[in-house]
Amino acid sequence: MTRTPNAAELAAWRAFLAAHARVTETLEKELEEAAGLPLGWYDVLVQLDESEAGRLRMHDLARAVLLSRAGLTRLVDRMCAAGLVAREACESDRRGRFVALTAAGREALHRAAPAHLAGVYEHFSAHLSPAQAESLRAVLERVLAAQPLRH
Amino acid sequence: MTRTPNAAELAAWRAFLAAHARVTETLEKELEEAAGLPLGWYDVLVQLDESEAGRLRMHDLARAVLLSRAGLTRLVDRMCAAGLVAREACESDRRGRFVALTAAGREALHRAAPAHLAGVYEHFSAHLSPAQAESLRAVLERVLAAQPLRH
DNA sequence: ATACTATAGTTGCACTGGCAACTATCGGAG
DNA sequence: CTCCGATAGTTGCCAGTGCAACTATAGTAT
Repeated sequence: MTRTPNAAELAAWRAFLAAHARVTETLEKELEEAAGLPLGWYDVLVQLDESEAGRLRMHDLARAVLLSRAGLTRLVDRMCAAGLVAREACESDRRGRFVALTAAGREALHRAAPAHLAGVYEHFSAHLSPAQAESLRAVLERVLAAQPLRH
Repeated sequence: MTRTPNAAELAAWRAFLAAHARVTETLEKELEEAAGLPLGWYDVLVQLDESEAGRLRMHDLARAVLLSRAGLTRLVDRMCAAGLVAREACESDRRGRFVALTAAGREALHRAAPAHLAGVYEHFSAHLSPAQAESLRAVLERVLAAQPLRH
């Protein structure tokens, strides 16, 4: 028989949900206002910028940005149209496509990043002591690692 | 000049985003499968069940479930159609409407709750020591309290 | 080589959610 | 009492997302 959360655990869970909703909402609006960039676009730019060659396969990118592959296809469509990324053929596997950062994409990221990171600090990190940040990371990575794999 | 997150703080933030996405995704699917109930519906049922009279004004309910009032109108439409809640007139303020739990709604909640709470335990609480749960709650409530008020 | 199964990515469709505009009502100022 | 700004809720419209179905290609067994 599995346990259910006790009062303290349930309160933590609810705070987790509420904090996530509010903080992402705030950051989304700030980023939109400061750089005209939705949070999902920023996330894609970051993932590409951090990758080896500045490009990733759709499948890997979808995993990284927590979006279904269908959703990512549309997101990349929009970002291609905006000139921030470009699709490239994959020679070694002709089913695949790369999504690559363009110069404009890299520039948009570098323009948006300082304000966004300042927002992450102000609305999130500022409320954590160094020990709490480390504890939070450890706990949440444990939670994450325990999730059932998708597909 | 505002700070930006250091490496540990950024890792905590990313773990926060990823853990939220994965855990809610898992719980959503489990609840849907076990009770045919989207997470948003469950949340509405819980809020109403915990309220004084088993009913709330749209405005208050919208705040509680982290949804815009427009979004809530549609959600309540669907739940009314399903018979889980009913709209009631508000005598003291004729602009307002109450949303009230029906018998079917209360029953759906009580049928869904055990499995859902077990899921919250399994996918979230189980990975927290009592001290960590308490620390997490405190930190996240502090983060939450610091958010700019909406409207 | 052939066939069979698995995987990468895209598309049709339906659903959900937000914004802005709208109606109805409230509450205070003159 | 009347007007006027504020508030509650709904609706039109549109953007974003997932699921399932589809096409194309890869990998594997015979």
